[in-house]
Amino acid sequence: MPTCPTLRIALPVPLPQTFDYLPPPGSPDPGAGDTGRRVRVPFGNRELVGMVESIGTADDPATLREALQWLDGPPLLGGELHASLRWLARYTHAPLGEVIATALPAPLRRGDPLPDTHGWGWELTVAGHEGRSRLRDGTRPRRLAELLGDGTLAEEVLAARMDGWREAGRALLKRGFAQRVAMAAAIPAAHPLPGPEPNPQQQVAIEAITAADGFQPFLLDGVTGSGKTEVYLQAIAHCLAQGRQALVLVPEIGLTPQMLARFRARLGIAVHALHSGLNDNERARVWAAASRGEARVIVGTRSAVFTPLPQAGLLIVDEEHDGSYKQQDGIRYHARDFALVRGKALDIPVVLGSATPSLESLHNARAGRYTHLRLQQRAGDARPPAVRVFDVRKRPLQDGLSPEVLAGIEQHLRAGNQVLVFKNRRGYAPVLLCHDCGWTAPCRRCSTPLHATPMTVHGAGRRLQCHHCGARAPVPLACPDCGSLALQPQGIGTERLEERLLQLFPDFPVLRIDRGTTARRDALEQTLAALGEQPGILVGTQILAKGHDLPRLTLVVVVGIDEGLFSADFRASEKLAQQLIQVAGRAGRADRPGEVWLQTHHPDNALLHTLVNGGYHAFADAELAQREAAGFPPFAHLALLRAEAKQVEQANEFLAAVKHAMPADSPVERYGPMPAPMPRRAGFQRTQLLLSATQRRALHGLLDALVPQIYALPQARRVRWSLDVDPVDLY
DNA sequence: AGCACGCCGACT
DNA sequence: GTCGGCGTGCTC
Repeated sequence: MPTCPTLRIALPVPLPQTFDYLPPPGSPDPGAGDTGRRVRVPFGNRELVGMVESIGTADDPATLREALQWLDGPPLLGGELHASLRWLARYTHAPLGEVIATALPAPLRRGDPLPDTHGWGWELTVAGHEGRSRLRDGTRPRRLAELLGDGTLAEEVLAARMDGWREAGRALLKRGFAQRVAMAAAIPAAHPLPGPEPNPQQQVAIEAITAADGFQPFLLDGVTGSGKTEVYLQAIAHCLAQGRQALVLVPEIGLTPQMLARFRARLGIAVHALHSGLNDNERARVWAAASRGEARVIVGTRSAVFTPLPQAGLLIVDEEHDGSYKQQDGIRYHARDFALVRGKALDIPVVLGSATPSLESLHNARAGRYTHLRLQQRAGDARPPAVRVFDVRKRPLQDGLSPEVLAGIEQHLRAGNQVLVFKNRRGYAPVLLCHDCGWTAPCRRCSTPLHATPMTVHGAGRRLQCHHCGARAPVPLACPDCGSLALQPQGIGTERLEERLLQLFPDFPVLRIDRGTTARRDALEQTLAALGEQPGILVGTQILAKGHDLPRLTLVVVVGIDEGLFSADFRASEKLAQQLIQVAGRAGRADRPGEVWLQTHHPDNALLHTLVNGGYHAFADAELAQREAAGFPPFAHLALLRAEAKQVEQANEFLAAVKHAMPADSPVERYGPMPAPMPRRAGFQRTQLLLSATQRRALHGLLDALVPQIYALPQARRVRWSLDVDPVDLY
């Protein structure tokens, strides 16, 4: 029986399999060395770029099509990254071809060659060597020609040695005296600046990280201002001294020009940035430079976790608790978690840093899976701000602000200081709240004595629904606890905050800073610079939590914390606590103590009390206990199957069919189908099915069997569906 | 996802 | 008589 070798290829299509092709005509028989090479292949009646996964054999080659052409010489995806991406596809239960497509910069995805990363230099031509003495003395072309007399110089070097070299170069080029030539990228001589002397806790952390031999996860848990960045810098410097590459992940708002400048100055070498401001070609160049080992330090946001690191030495995830590390569409990966997987595969240390670590990471640290490093000393003399809790039950609120708080704002403004009104934006699924006593409707099925699962308002305000189990109930006419009629859905109308503050304080500037205005980073810088040190009000979200120095800020007012305490999203209180700690870190200085005021209908709430009096770690202990009691992550493992269709029935039928396909005796719990917290979007009806298991293996075992069946379901073609393993939001 | 094929409404 | 609606099926 004749067999012939085939290419097993992952293609960027939403199908859960690889595709077999015959090698391109005229190419030698494929071998194991061809995995990771891109090929162009015919697919249906179009052409796609695919990635060779392995070499197979076919008994009946006549049924296969031929690949069109090889796109790479040596494999584009080498060992570790390729293997880690296969792991990611298995873990997210997403098609490998789509995972690879999201990992590659767009030009490489399209089939472009790996871009050149060489630098450019200038040298004299033969005519130039002969003719340079004839150039007029003292002119720039003459000076440039003299500089080049000894040999080729990189453009970076020229820029450092001579003003106006580019114009002079153009003049020499015109006369045929000089030419521009490709040369190895100039690696500027390392002149690292010495850093400040680390304090004892920083020293312990630095020593622990630099002593790591192979894979070791660290949780660098340091209060605001404790100098985590200094620890990163010293660890990176050590990594560079070993001749290895370092990758640093930061949240989008953390990647500021100032931060890059600090890294460059301290490390004394090029620091390659990967962020949303780069175009596709720039991204591809950084990717290529990293894959050739030329880029030694790469700092980037979420997708930078896919950077190839042939000489990896260190991975750092700054602000590891930040929600922006989880991709919320397409391939729903978590960059922090994937960084750990890569660190393990690369056998290098991984540092997760935060002032407010995620409960997952704290849990792992406490279980001994991560080495827990604590930094508790603040730089200088900065004192933590004083925190006050304001009971706003039955108080007349003006767009959410109580008279006492408004008076406080005025007082701080008149004293010449700045005030930040912090609006927690989470939780748009409104929870019903009694303004007189603070009651919220709990789900009878899901609530435990320790943990109340709130129901959310649906059906144009007439119905309540639980987003954990799907239970429904009518909206009560009056509060069951106090009989009041002041029942209102929360979290609505806060948009008018800015308007109201402008009205109430016409003599002071009111600046609103949110996602829209921060998309352009310089706009934020300019806004803050324009305000300067004059008294005024900033209205904003967590954007202001980090990086910006606001010396005149003495009061932070937090509105809407009840949305965090009683949200249908089980992570809301964790996020709230993190935001409060981060934003509180903004208020006050050594010479000008800050205050943080919290408005709430629940002044006696246990979590709030714990956070205010015991700090973040006490809060985390209490919240972890509640998560354990309620069966939520990190004590349970979740997967959320979402569906959307023009008609709800179609989405529900699909999810019901999926549910039906699950074995009845599975230890995995299922909840739903139920409407998503935001049930309608752009004319589509959205519903979801939640899966939960105490053992990760059980969940993944179920998904391994279930996902292929989902693809085969006829109902699946009538809806848009997606699977989110480890969802951060249950919507 | 794309893209073709295929069978039913308002238009040059 | 056609252009075009999106349901269904397939992609090595």
